[in-house]
Amino acid sequence: MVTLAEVAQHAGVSASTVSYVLSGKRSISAGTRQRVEQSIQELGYHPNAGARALASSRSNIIALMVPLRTDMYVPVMMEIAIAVATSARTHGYDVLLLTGEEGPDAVRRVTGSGLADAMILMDVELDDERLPLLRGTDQPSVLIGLPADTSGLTCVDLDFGATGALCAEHLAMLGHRDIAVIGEAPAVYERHTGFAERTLDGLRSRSRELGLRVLHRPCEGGYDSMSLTLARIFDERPGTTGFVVQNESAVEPLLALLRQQSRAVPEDVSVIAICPDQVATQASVRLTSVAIPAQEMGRRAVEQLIAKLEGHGKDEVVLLAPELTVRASTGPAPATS
Amino acid sequence: MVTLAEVAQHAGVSASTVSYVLSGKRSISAGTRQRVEQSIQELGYHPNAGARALASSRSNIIALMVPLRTDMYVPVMMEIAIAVATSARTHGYDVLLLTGEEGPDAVRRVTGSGLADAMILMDVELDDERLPLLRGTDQPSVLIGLPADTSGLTCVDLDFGATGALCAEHLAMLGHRDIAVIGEAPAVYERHTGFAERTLDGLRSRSRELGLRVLHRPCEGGYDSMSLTLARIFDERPGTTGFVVQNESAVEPLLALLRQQSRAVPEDVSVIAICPDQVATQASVRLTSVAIPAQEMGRRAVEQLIAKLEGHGKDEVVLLAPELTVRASTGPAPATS
DNA sequence: ATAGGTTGTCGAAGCGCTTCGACTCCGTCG
DNA sequence: CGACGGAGTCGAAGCGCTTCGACAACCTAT
Repeated sequence: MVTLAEVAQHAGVSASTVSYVLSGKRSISAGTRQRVEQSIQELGYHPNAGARALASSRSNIIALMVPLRTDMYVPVMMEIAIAVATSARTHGYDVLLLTGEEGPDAVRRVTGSGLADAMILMDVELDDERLPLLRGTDQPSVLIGLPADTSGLTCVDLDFGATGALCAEHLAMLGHRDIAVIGEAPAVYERHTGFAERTLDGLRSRSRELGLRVLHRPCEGGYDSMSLTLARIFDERPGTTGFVVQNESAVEPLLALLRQQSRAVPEDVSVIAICPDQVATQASVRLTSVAIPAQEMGRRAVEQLIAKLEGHGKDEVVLLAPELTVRASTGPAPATS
Repeated sequence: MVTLAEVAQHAGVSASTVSYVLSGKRSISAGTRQRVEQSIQELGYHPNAGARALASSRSNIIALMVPLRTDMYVPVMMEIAIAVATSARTHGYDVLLLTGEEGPDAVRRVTGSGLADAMILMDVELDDERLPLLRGTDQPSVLIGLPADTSGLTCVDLDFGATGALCAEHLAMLGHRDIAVIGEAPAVYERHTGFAERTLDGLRSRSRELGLRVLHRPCEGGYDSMSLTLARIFDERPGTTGFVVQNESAVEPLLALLRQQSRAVPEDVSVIAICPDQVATQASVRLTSVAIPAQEMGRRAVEQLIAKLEGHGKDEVVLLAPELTVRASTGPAPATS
């Protein structure tokens, strides 16, 4: 293993000079810089991470806490994780992957040991038990998701309230009067992850303004569950012509069941999905959808974090504006019989 | 920040004693140990990761390199990643998330800087450019996936050859004669990730023995692509009654198209999927499938790695035996007309 | 010409931990 | 009863890096 000292010797300068060449924290003459860089190349020098962390008390590592559950939004999580890792690298940081399993202890461990300089938390619950810890430490952190009380925290998330409203507007504009929301699994609501409720709230209040009637039904996803849910919806509101689906694993079942019941999409019923674009475009009907901008969320979270690490960067809530893309699954409401 | 020295002072012992209590590398009297542990508790001490890494030249971090592509097998990747993180923790290691983006440079960076003690690579190509580097370093590594030349490497993977054979056997046993393989996207074959070829080889050679006729068609996934592929298959081999699908995003389209063409599953055609159990059980027909044991793969990879880090642990290829679960999508071949 | 700045470089002091050798204290064995 | 060895503890020497103050050399302004 090549050390700083060896590079220094090889270049005929002192160790501190090499360090300053690397960090750029003091001015170095062009000649010296070149000689040092040459030596670094020739010797294949890589600074030792541990030593660096010890001396500078900065690890250049960001911790990312992902939920342990692999039952929900998996592609979205993955995409966020990868976006986080990728953009962290462009800022010179590496990413440490923590699973939710350890819970608050992980936060303690990481902040206490200086393993990471900052952290990003995903899958935040409305009243997350990790929040007090975050507030109590001076280690910067960013949440992806929105807890009930955001004071003193920085959060990045899709504006799910606006998303719900957007769906309502689109369906209202097309003349639909009775719409149904196929929600996430009941467990998601019980866990109070928030985003599902926020979507619903936004959708409901905009619907009220627009005169839409809304029926909300959580749904586990999968065919059997969807079948049951759909039956109950048409039972209660036979005139339902618009669907908003916020559960990836219910999308395809819904389309199949509608087909089976000879309800044409979009002639008889319209469907809007809240899902990643990839899902919307790969479905059996190209779906009108509000995209979940996973990449952007990851990137923004990192940017916020870096800003905090660099000193400028305030606690703020960044809500990404939803965008509705019209594809082939929504159309004018059928003429009322 | 609490340091070792402060703990030592608080407990009335020397710093080295505290260190030995923590590491257990020398015997400590019960009384002293207790006093030290008490002090650690009271002061809320967490050893500094950087200092520890510097002094011991071990970071207790495992690097995990995931592919950058988010287009394929995402849930599987995620599940593996989480399994890796979780089991690494049980062995006292944390996981550093690297994306494939940096390529071989990431390997150099990590091994050179001592950021991680070992690494796990996913999505290994047959002739991966990172392999020479791995062979040339003494840092332990494990691959998830199988390159062409495994000499000097440790690999963990599902035995895709046996998987293919298993599919052939099951369909042959049910009396099918003409089967089609819906493969991964052409890009996967071009990239030579290997697993797709291995499946096909295993399936073909067993089919030869059993007298099955096999037609293989890569498929992008999605409805349009699947529709085209299916049409061509029935065109060329109208008597096809068995399908083996190795492309998650082709499963649902295939089922929908078969339904649309009034070919009943499993009465007219049988379908076997090679996919995670979750996909198999959530599909519109409960699918007979060979599971991709993501969790197990992650766990085994970590175990191999830990073994190497602890000194015992040889280069070996661990192939997990495939298991076929019969569900509702396969049945006896229809009587020949 | 002299005081005052710049600019570029160096030496040395740590950062918090691990680990090696040394030392003390006892119990044990010949 | 003295030599011996194990158990338990300590001191000190680093691990490889950053960073601070010092200093020489040079360049302006007065």
